[in-house]
Amino acid sequence: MSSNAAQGARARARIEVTAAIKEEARRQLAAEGAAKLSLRAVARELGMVSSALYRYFPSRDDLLTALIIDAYDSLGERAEVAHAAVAGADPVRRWVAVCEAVRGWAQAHPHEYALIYGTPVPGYSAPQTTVPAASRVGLLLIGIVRDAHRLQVLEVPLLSDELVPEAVRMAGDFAPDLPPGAVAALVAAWAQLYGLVGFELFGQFNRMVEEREPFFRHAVTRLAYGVGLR
Amino acid sequence: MSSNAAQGARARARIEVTAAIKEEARRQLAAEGAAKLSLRAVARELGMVSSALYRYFPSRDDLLTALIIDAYDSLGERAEVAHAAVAGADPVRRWVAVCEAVRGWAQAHPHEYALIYGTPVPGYSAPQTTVPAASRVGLLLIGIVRDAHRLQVLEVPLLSDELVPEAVRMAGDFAPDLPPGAVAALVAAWAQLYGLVGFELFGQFNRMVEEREPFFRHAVTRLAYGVGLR
DNA sequence: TCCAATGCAAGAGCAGTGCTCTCGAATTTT
DNA sequence: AAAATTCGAGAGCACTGCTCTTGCATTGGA
Repeated sequence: MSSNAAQGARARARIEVTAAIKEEARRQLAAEGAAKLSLRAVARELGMVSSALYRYFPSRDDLLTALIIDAYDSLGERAEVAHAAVAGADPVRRWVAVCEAVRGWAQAHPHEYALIYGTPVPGYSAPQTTVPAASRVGLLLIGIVRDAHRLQVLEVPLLSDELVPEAVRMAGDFAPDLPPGAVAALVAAWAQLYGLVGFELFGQFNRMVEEREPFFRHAVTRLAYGVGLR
Repeated sequence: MSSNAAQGARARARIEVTAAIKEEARRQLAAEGAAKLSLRAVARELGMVSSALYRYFPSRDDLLTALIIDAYDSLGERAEVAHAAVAGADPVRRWVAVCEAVRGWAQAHPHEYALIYGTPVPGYSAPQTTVPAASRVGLLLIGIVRDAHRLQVLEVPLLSDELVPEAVRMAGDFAPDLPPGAVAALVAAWAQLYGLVGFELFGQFNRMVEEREPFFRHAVTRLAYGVGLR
């Protein structure tokens, strides 16, 4: 208990080692993908023995969980920064900016994107811990629609009869101030955005779409129209 | 070269063993997912030694490729059947039927769906062999739009200026008889459909969307409107 | 200040993986 | 009938995640 934060050198060492493990793991993840992320290889690269690593992460899945949360945060932050940069613009422009940020991040971190929006790790279900980080992009999109609604420039999408009760429930759950039609459209658009990003990233657009940026911009602009933004 | 098909008992045996391997592999795939599909476990279950399996599939990835093609075909056939069942209906109804078939198949075969539309196997790029099987659903959707266009009931979607050249190119590539705006919208809708299906399947809709069928039907109906169907 | 409790790295070991190679035996082909 | 091929079996290599034990270093309390 000499001077500053965190009791002792041991605690500090633990934090540093934990960070170093995540860093090296992220490097391997970016290089080879989640499937080939090996605890032993991480340990080897760090000059420690594999069993020592289990003092920091009780299993491979726990390491992955840590990386997943970091990935969500990294994506969320990038989207927030991009959104802030066009804060004054009209809703459609802001919507497109957020979507392009998501796509840009995915292109820059394909394996991390695959980790959070690709096939879930088998037998692994994301712990509740990931929820806040995972929600950041969604909250951004909700905010854009909310602003448009407040400014009375939202063209509330129509709702089919059979969906009314569910849309009302969804709106009540996480955006009580928005019209149910807009909330339902928003959730659908949210999923569709990741369909566009994922298809491009996973090669489904190969030999099909050449000019990716204009295509993506066009598609997400129409997505914005679909939720009632103008 | 005695009487019937396939020269000799050896060739016949090869076909049967190959089929048995795929069958058992598909069982394990359905039970545990692609990541846990083990050649040794397949061989063990079949009462053969693991090295023998390499006479039939030179690597694990080759086995996966075979399963991928089968999965595409299984999905494509289900979509085609569903489409044929509503052949006389209006374009939107036919579109929705195909989309619901895709979703239904995905629900019934989650791991196979993940195999073809989830994270690609690292270091693995789908061989050209998979293309025909993979195109079946897409061809179905193109056909619906084409019929609407022939009947003059297609409301051709608008195209942003910057996308015109690319849309023209895409149309020229695989649907020269359709207006570029419709083709661009179609490709986007195609990706968005899989975004909806994937999000539900991979748990992204958990604690968010409860009434999945109406929600999905509503979303894909709006997708149909988006490509100009009425 | 000394001492017991705890944290942690190292090593051996287990059960599993994909894949390769060699060796006989069975089956085709010549 | 002889030669060529196909194939199953077994051993083995290099790797994986994970567990358990051992001994040393740090820590916090008496």
